[in-house]
Amino acid sequence: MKIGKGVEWAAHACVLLAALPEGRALPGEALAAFLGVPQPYMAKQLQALSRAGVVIAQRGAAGGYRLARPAAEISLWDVTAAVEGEAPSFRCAEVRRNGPCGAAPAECARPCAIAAAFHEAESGYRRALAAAPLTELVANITREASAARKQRIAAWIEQHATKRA
Amino acid sequence: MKIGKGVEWAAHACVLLAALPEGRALPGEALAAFLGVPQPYMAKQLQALSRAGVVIAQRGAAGGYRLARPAAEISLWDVTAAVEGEAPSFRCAEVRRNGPCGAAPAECARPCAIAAAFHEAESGYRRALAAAPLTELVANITREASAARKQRIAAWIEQHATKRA
DNA sequence: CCTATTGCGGATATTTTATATCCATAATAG
DNA sequence: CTATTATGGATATAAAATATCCGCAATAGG
Repeated sequence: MKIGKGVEWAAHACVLLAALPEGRALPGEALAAFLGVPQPYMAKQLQALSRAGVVIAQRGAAGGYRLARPAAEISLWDVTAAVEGEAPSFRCAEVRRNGPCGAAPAECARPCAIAAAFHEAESGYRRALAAAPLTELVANITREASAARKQRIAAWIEQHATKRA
Repeated sequence: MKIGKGVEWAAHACVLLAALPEGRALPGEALAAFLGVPQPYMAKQLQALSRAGVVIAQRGAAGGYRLARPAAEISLWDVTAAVEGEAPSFRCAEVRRNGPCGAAPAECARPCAIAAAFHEAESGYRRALAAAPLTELVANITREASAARKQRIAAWIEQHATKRA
């Protein structure tokens, strides 16, 4: 069971966007440069976030990305679902129907007990991620950062964030 | 985030082994035939279960696989860990150190807040799987099965299970 | 001891998914 | 009108999952 890098990047991108002052946006290129990740691939993740309604993309000069709603209302699950999709990680192949003693369709009305156990575990996983809003991440990250770094970040944002009309 | 088929197969295999009478074992070939899955690949999963100490493999004539301990003491997490390994699904690439505003090593003493949130969610996922013993799965599956199917399975086991010395 | 059976480990092939890039197009500010 | 910026599709490359094969080791039973 693996989670793609895109999720990590998207999460860091959203944390950065959460630190943007009101009325500003960040172009994808600047965002990728800030995180030190490949720009074209990062762009794909940003598109996914945009399609899922997590961020708002503004085209054209002085465009860029900003959060679609307050950071308190965006969770790690929102970001994960946007990038990786909402399909369950356990895909039941209905093994119980196979082989010489396979179950008849009538015996398969309910989901397979094995699949049910995995799905229940996963729904807990999702609830845990849904309970982690961007604000909490920002707070934790801010607490660890040195004053010097916070100042550098603020300066970088001031320099790269666009002002929208 | 995806879980391989091997986990599903291994889980079904363990449920079947849990139904074996005392002192009997099932050859890998029979097991794969029962589940209707490719034998050589199933063999790999059984090897993984064996190495992890979930099942005991007996070589040679009249050999085969049996559970290494009572079904009540084997959980879905044991099976999953055996097949997929115990590595966390979220692999932190330490993105926070990248780019023009990257964090200094001193600021990275604690794990990144994003990675921490994923790891916490995953540990809940594991606890949920660890709370699902084979006995529970067997009970749920038995409840759904028709009397006819249960009888066919018992007959099949009687015919294919080896008796060890 | 001999033979048939059965699991083990390594090597390898095949398919699918993740990762990464590029380009033509559309939208927008100034 | 021009420079900028996101979008969607197509495509290339790398990595992982899926699947198979084979020679070896272990074991039961004759």
